[in-house]
Amino acid sequence: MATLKDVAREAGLSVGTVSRVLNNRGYISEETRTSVRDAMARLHYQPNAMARSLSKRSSSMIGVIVPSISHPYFAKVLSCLESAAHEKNYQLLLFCSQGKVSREEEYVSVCSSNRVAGLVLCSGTVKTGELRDLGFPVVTFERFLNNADAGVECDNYEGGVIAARELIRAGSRKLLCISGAGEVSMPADARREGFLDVCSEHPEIEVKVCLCAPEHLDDLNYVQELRTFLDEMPDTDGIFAGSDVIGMQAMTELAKRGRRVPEDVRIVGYDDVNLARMTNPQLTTIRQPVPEMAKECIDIIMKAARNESYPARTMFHVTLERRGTT
Amino acid sequence: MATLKDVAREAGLSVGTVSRVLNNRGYISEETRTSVRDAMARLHYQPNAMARSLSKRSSSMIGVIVPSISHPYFAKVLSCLESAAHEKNYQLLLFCSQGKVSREEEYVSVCSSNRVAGLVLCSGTVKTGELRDLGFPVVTFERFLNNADAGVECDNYEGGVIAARELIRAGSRKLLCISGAGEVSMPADARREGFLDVCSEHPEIEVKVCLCAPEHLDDLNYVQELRTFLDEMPDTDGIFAGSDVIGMQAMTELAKRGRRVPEDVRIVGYDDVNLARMTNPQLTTIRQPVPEMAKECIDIIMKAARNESYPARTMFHVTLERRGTT
DNA sequence: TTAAACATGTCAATCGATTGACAGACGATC
DNA sequence: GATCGTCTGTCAATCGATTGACATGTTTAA
Repeated sequence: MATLKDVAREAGLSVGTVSRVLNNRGYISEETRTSVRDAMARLHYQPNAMARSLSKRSSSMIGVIVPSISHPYFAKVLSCLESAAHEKNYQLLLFCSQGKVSREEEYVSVCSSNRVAGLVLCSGTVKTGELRDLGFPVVTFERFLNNADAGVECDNYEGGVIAARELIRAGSRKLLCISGAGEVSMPADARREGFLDVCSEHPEIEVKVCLCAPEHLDDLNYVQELRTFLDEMPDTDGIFAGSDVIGMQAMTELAKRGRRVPEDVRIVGYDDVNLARMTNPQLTTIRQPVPEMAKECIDIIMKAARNESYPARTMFHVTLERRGTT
Repeated sequence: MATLKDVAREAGLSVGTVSRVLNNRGYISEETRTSVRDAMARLHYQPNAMARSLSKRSSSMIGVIVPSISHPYFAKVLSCLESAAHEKNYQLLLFCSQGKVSREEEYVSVCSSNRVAGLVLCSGTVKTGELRDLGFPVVTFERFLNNADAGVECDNYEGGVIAARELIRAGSRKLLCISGAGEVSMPADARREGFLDVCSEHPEIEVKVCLCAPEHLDDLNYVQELRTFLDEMPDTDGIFAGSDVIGMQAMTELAKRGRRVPEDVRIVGYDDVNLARMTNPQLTTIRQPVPEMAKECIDIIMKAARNESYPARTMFHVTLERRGTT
């Protein structure tokens, strides 16, 4: 592999000058600029990112920890983060915690070792040890932790409120509120709260809260639990699903029971993943502005890198995507 | 951030000794070993991976280029790769090419800059320039390129054969063979070939080949095209879908047309992603041993790192997952 | 004419860890 | 008493790029 020195020799210039071209510092004539570029091309020169990071004391990598990659919501988040990072010439270092705290801690260490520019944490309960003073900012995605540097969230309470209103508007009276796994703890809590608050304003509404065990991160199979829930309230006519994946499986299970959607039962999902448009009828769902959220995460990390101040907590609105199930 | 020097000072030892502990070289007494560990713990020492990579001339990162992250098949691949890499203490550097050759080339450069230990290429047509002599092995996933160092594949021809036999076994006579996007070019070609070869052995079988445009990588919406295909052969009674995503949308579209699955139409998907179990009925599909394939990729990269020889081409069998649609 | 802006070179330190050469010290063994 | 094997230390080079200080030119512009 060619080094800076080789390029300098090839171009008949000094390392200093070549470095100036590479980093756009000081005075450089257009002429030498091109001759440096030519030399780099001839030698297939690729600057050694390790050496650069070492001397700059920070890399162009951003760590991302998700609980699961196969879950369409996190796949979507990853996709948006990659796209936002790429625009700023940053790369993603990907980690999958499978919801295990020990893994999260390990991955935080690895990020620290690699001197990432920042860490986006899509996983993790409040437990994860001390997240400050790591030398890089930790931004939580869709959750807020006191021990992190910043949080980018959606108004989950609002999401619950919108979902409840939509189901009631569509004529549902016996509601099932199903909280999923994967979006463990806090986000789901706020959604449920918003949902229940609206319900309590309507005395005629009956609600039942169902919690899924957090073990479905990879196989995403909620069928067993959904059966139990539906058995417990067989005449439900409105379901608020914690994710589109759950919503979709609820549709399948309802079809098996001969209950029609949306005539007999209305459903509101969450996340608006691709999946939600593939069902028949298409799933009504609550959408988060994931691309904007991802961009915000990257922005925060870049601001921190430039030593600028950044918001400690950013909250986005969610919107209702009304489709065929309500 | 504490450095090796700091640890040495804290432990009252020399850098040489501390480095010996870290890298398990030479003679070290159990006593100093623990005192070094203690010192590291006290200082929250995290070895600088950049410095290490620089002097070792190789990092513990593995580049991965996929065309899309939201596509459940690639999400699954990523998930398995992450898991296999983690076992060996390697990290993934994630790139999403969106099927664009220019992006692929750019990403290969970035990997080269970062002196990755290897690159797993899940994306890319044969076009991608020269992939050898980059200083690290390039392993293609589910495709074979002459200009890469190794390929880990599935027997796609076999997949096509199995799918055809299954549809015929289930009583289908007018077949639709739909090749998807995302799994562009070669993999899909071989599948189709196997499928058609079996069909040509049965003179009573009618087949129609349909190609989807490769623009659905992110939204995964094949509905428009599926409608066209189904209009062209409205009485089809057997569909071989290029992916479960397509298979699932075909089910939805068939339901709208009042055609029952599997009574009127049989469907065989491909990939066996989580999705395939969420439909009603569950989708019969061709499964690839993705976890094993991912492990093999990582193995190859590790062998290359140790300068051992590795297989240039590894082929796995696919298996039929017979479920409700056949 | 003279001071500035422009353009490049030299040199050396630095980032943090790795590695090898070499030198002592201690204890055990023959 | 000589010879190993074990344990640690010192020292310096190296990986490849960055950066700053400083010198030396050449153009421009006032």
